[in-house]
Amino acid sequence: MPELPEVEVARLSFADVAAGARVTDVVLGKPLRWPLGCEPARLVGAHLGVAQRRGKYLWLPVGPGGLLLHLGMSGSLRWLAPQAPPRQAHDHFELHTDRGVLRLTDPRRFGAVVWSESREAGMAARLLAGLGVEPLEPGFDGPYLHAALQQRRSAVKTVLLAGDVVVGAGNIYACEALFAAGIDPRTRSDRISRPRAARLALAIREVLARALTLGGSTLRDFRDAHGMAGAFQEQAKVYGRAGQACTACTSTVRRIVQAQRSTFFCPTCQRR
DNA sequence: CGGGACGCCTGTGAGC
DNA sequence: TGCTCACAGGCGTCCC
Repeated sequence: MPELPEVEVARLSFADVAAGARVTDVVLGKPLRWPLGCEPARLVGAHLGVAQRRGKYLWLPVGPGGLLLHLGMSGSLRWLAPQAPPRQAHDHFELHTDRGVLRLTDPRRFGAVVWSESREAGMAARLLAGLGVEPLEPGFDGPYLHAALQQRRSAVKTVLLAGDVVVGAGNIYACEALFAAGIDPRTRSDRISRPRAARLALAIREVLARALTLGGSTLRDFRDAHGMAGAFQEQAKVYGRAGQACTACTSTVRRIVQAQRSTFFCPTCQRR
């Protein structure tokens, strides 16, 4: 589910209230993608820092180390009052504090919560290594994207999804950004010209930024930490619209499969 | 080494 | 109504 906007929306909705809180208990449900990596009791008594985001990961400082969180395909985070409603079937991680409860709900359990000594060491460092640049930060621009795309030969959509050039754009926003830039998702990465790369970089930034202001996309179950749904999905131009009319021309939006993932695009508005 | 397929797990909606 | 199948917002790992 969650791509960069959803993860950032989640972060913003609990980071301030959680910072400084003292951990009183840790409650685990079914196993997530990886084991926690430490005794839950080790976290009790530690104070939380300000949650940070890197790509689709969140780093939550806890005492001397921290937790690296990922929402996978179906995860969502809620910040609940100290007297939280009882844990339900899909609630697999809870950090109880003196100020409230951070709860991860994740039906598919592709998500993760992993203890690490620091962001720069252990499991966190391993998982964060190799991530591409942050699309909403200054280092991401046309020249950077063009140079990076020149190094790759697979389809541009696949390169965007891989996350080692630029992080944060998952299936929805990769499709939407390519539509906004007028680029056929099957175009070989190294055949994207300089101006088109510049347009694509801008499109990625704009699509992600707009999704952020709309609170992300809620396709099925995404909610922010206060339980609010996002609204971006109502603005999607191609994602999930196969067989429907393009919003910009008379063509029909197509669905194809690239690297085991659905790709949606307009065969007229998007060119190789 | 780049690139693609696999598998992790559960839920939902479509079609029969 | 109930079953089966396709598909779902991600990504580390394995194999070619």
